[in-house]
Amino acid sequence: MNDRIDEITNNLSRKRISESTIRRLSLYYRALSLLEKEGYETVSSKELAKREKLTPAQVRKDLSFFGSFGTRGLGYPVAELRRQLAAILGIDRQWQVALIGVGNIGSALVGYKEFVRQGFQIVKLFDNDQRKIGSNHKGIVVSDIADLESELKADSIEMVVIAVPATVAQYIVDDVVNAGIKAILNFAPVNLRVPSDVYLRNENMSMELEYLSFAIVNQHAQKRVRT
Amino acid sequence: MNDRIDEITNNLSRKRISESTIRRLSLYYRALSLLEKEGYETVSSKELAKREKLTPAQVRKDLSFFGSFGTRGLGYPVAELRRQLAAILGIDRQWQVALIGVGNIGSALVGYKEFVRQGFQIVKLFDNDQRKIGSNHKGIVVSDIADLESELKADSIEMVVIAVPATVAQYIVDDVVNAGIKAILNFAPVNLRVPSDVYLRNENMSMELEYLSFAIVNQHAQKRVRT
DNA sequence: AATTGTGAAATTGTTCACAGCA
DNA sequence: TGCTGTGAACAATTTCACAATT
Repeated sequence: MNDRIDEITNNLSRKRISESTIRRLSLYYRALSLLEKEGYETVSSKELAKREKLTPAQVRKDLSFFGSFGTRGLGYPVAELRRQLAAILGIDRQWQVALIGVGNIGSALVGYKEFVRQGFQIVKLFDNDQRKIGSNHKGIVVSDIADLESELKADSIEMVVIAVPATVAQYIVDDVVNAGIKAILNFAPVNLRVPSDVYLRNENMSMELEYLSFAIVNQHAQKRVRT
Repeated sequence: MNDRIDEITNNLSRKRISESTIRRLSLYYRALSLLEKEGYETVSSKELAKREKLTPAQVRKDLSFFGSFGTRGLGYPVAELRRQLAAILGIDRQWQVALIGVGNIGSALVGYKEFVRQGFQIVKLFDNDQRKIGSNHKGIVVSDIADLESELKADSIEMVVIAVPATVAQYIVDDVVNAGIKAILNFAPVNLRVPSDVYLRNENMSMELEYLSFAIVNQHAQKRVRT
């Protein structure tokens, strides 16, 4: 068992895993969860590829960065590979997440089941609106954003989701960084500055609509699915 | 003026524009909107790059696929380039969008100002829940999903956002396709099948959290911002 | 002097094709 | 026989570097 972990660690340090590979890992994980529910014991790279509109070679190459999970002639063991991918992605555990900005998008995310299913638990809410502070959203009392630093430190929060207006997002993210948070998911449509040891991802929902709009207007064969 | 359009059309048909280029176009557009508000008349590829964490060469190369918008020695005219990009992205007009699934995520999107700002107007809502049908969300009455086909055709809807549970998303998308819709943004965490003449984009919010989780667990220098 | 526009070079990512194994 | 794992070939994307232009 430890050999497997060592092997993965070795592969990771030797090779540079691309962003696209990691994103596809999420897709494999999703497909495997479904396959497991459907009762499959093994799955071939071909079938896995078909399920997420990728190529078999791509699937095998991606997985090979992390180890040899399959059996030649047979395919990959569904349940086992799902577990391995969960470990690689770090979702074989619970993550305590704080959400800042209980507006339109923010409130939707509080009740988002998919987050919970993947181990991301929103356990803390912040807002600067006096009418919202103290109110209860799905069992969580909204805290004052003024107490951000102390409260983030008190509960051992490791990830923060930012859902505040673009105009104030940079101030918020500065505070979040000062509180020692190293992983941030930003929904504000603005490019945020963070120190290089902080992981920042952006979720830009209008971007996808703009892509569709471009595709229609230019009648371009830009039909590749980005998930 | 028509020369410019012809030039763009020519470039588009000659060269294959990559998905990443189109996504960056959205970023340039965003940065230019801000620059315009800040009162800048011109901007260099260097400054534009800095604002979206890209390289100057990347900016120039991307823009060059669509035409020569800049002046050597001077840079790009902010307002003019913003307008050009809007035209290229197809957001120099209003898009009538229908949203299916008025749940958690769905309701949040109805009031999402950023969509409106980019010209995407949600004008129709659908749900299958009898308690929701007929109710009013931000001025829009929720229609019965059973009437999807006829209602989508009646109002000239061109884009559809799907925010229904993963388990039913494929049935919904089949109906949407039957109604003649060619552009779909899907929030359900499932890979949907659509005919090859339909543009489908997926918004997968847990994927970004999984990426953060991977980054933390593997202490990988995967800090590149994806917006 | 500054900055674009763009071929060419470098790098990164994907697919091929086949040896190796159950 | 069927299917993985992977180096090598290929393709796409990014960066370089410099001539052209204001």
